[in-house]
Amino acid sequence: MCGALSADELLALSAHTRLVNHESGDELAGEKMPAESYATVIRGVVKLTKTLEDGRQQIVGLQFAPDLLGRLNANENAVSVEAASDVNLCRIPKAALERMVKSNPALAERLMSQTLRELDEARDWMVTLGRKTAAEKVASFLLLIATHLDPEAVGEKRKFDLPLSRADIADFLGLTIETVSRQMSKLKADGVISIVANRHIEVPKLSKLKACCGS
Amino acid sequence: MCGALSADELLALSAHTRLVNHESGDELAGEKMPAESYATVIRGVVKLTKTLEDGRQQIVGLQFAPDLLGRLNANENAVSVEAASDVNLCRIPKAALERMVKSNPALAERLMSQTLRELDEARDWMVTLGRKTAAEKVASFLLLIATHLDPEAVGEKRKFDLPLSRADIADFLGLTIETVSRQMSKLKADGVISIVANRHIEVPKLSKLKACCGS
DNA sequence: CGCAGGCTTGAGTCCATTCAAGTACAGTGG
DNA sequence: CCACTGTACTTGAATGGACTCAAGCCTGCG
Repeated sequence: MCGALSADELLALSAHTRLVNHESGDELAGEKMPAESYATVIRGVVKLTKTLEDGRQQIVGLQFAPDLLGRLNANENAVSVEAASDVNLCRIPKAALERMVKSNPALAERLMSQTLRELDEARDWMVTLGRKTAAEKVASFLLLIATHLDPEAVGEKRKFDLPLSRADIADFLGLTIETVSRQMSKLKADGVISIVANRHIEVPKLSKLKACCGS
Repeated sequence: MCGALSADELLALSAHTRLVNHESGDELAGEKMPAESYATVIRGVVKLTKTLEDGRQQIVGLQFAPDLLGRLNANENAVSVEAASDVNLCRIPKAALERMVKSNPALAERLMSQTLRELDEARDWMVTLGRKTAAEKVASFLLLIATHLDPEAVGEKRKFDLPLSRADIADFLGLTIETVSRQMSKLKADGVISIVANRHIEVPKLSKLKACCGS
């Protein structure tokens, strides 16, 4: 985001911001709670969730660095915001950011394009939630993480640590934790991935994983 | 959208726009096709769909009047756009709208808030797709239509015509057409709705329908 | 060592799907 | 007016994939 600011603006902004750390599981903002400030993700993964009355939960978005957290001009959160891993955030007071957006069209445009990207991701995910099988869902999730955590990687091989627990993956995919576990085991048995440790995954051939995604 | 424009701007705009009609089923723009123009919905319902290689389809958005169709500054459609009912559109050339957005911050802000609303709707729908039962999905869909088609209605009673076929409803909910039909029959048997004609639905008590939505 | 939390595996159940008829209705042509 | 046709929708029976419930397995930690 800061790429859209001049040196002067960056200086002015830095007077208001504050670096904060949170550990995995910390609730950063609650559903239907007042929105007090914005924040950019510096390191780690933040999950956006929605919960039904009876406790069923769905992750509706994941935010990686350098995404901005917080909905522009809203007074209330539509989602609950929670640290999925240990995270570093850079908090920005609500008024300060909104003032800057008003006076800086380039910044406004940058936020618009982040919002459009989030909308695209949400719609891609709707296809996964509505129309894919459990096996395809899990493969799609692994592919998403593989491409997000190391977008620059070349070749067919990938190694990464999952930033989410099995329970979070299940909430993301609209599955149960048991089904996620079974499908991971099946991908391993089929030679598509190796599970080095619970969280550490290796993908020998990315195209093979892609072939399991159904699209 | 036009509410953000001055009289002069409206006049300048009207030189470029063209009213067009399409009937139900017409494809307005294809997935991965170049985006040539924007359009606002004047009447009717437009569906945004995504399709997997093997033909499985998911509706990822519905647009009612007065939504703007077309993604700002994109050269390619991420979704396929199709008339779900007979529709009237007001087409605006790509360059003309983009020029106006640049020079009119109020218009840019209006588009930003439509995009944020679409994002909210997409996220609400992800919960429905991922975590609700078939019965809750169908009830949620009926509630969505009831509130969208007549947002001003007061009291507990609602009557409306479904703008979507059973097949479209199934694609929207991530279900099969048979399951949609069965759940509609069940809602009817439970006295939550009456099916006056295939498409014409009456809801005697909106709160009773809400209670079937799971949230 | 014992314990707790996260994860995996197994067995049985249930809900949505698949496959297959059957119904309702609008449009068409005799 | 009535048969004929096609489309949209409904209903039934059987199947299967994901869920539920229940154990069991690792691994880190006190």
